[in-house]
Amino acid sequence: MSVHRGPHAAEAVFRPVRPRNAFEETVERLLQAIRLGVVAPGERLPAERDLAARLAVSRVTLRDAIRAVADAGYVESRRGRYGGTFVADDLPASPRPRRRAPLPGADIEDVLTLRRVLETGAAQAAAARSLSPSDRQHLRVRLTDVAGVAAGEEAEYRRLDSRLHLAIAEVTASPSLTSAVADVRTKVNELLDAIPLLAVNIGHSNDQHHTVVEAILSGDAQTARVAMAEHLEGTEALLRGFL
Amino acid sequence: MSVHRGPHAAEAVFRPVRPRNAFEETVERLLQAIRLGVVAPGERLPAERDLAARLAVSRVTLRDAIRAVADAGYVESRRGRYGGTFVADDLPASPRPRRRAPLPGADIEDVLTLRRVLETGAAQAAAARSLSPSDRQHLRVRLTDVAGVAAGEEAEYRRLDSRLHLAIAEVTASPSLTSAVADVRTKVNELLDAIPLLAVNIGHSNDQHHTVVEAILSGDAQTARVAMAEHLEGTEALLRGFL
DNA sequence: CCCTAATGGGCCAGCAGCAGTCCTTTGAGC
DNA sequence: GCTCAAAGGACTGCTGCTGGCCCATTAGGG
Repeated sequence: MSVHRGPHAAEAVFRPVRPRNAFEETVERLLQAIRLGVVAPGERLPAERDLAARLAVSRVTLRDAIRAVADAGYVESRRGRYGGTFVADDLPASPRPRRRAPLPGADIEDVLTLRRVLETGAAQAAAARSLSPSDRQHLRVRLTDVAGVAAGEEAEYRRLDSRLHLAIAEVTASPSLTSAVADVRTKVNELLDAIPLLAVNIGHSNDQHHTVVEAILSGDAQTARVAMAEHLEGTEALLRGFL
Repeated sequence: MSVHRGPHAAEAVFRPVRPRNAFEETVERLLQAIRLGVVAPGERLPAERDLAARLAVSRVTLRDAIRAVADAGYVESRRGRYGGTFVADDLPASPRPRRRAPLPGADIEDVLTLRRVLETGAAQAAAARSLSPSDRQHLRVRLTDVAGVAAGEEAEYRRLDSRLHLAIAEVTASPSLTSAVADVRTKVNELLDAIPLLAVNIGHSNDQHHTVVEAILSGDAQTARVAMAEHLEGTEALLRGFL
């Protein structure tokens, strides 16, 4: 049975344990936090001892990772009390498409399928819960944030858009669903970085965001799912254009 | 902001890198392959050198893991050409509920939420694709397998049930979705192992399986999703009974 | 009957990562 | 302006894991 035809259960279960080494994975996490807007420009990362404990990584490894990310211009460390590691106010641009890897189509479909499942599911699950006032507030704030981005600010839009989508996952109160959405979102962003810049229709996207959040806040699970599905189709079409 | 109120984005991104050590994760994978029916009783695991490469783990670590799993009675190794490591014909019973950990309700809801999203999404995605003949055949075989389990064979049923659900994920052609379903299924099975034995209504479950597979084969995505959702409610109610 | 290929079994040197400890810097508060 | 707590910076010895190599066992083919 070849790898591309027929079932893949063995591939799914016997996939690599620990895909990268600790240093590389730690770097990825830091970049993920910055790119998804979990820690905004100007904000401080958790203290090294705290963060190392959360990531279950030694402080040495974390510091190596922080140095790598600092060398790339994403963060800056300050010593002393009330010091810390702070996210740069203006982030480095993502590496432009080098076109070295021709973006295997199978991988794109894989990621898009997973994203559709996770994000439409998250929207539905969020709408099906009875949200706390702070959850509702959180959603509204993130919606407003992304709606306030000026046209042309692609990178900024990407970050706040991710942050809103992540917020939707958060209010499902399922940590593992939230983590899964964060991961798949990171992968989609990497794909988007690899294709030539094509301005997304931000206005249309914001309308869709509004519809999704409204449906979630009013507890309309079916509408939330469908609106999210429509919203995702934009990026899907964009990426499929580069198979 | 406390851990249980408000958003969890930081927790999602700053969760542990490499949650267990390589040995433990490898043991988990082997058990997962056996418990989910990816390698059936009597069948052979991939050769050590091959498997170590797939898992991206050293052969020493893999062998330690295999020994642990063999000591527990799940597999048996035979040397020589055409030898290998074979899954035991009759598997050890899962450890009975020791009730030491009182099954935190939040964790249960977390896993159930993720499962609902992934499995209903997988059913829908599977139905939305145009399946190859071998995919269709695969689904039918797995459906027949689980339908043929005699009443009372709880462990056997669990394994073949998992195998069918995994097959549905497989035919979405999304490896990462398949892996995610395998993982969440493993977690659900662990939860089920932790509660006292309650015979599931196997007949009813089989009817639901039939409905789901039929919908997938006929390309009816909406029905597939809804039928899967109804099917999952059985276990959900069961597990929620032990909060 | 022997050879060979494929498999599990075992050993060892080297390195990545860890836990622990101490040093250095810096700002708030008394 | 001194003190001290909280943060980053640095070193060190230990352990888990790796990668490479060789051995032992077994069945099939000539």
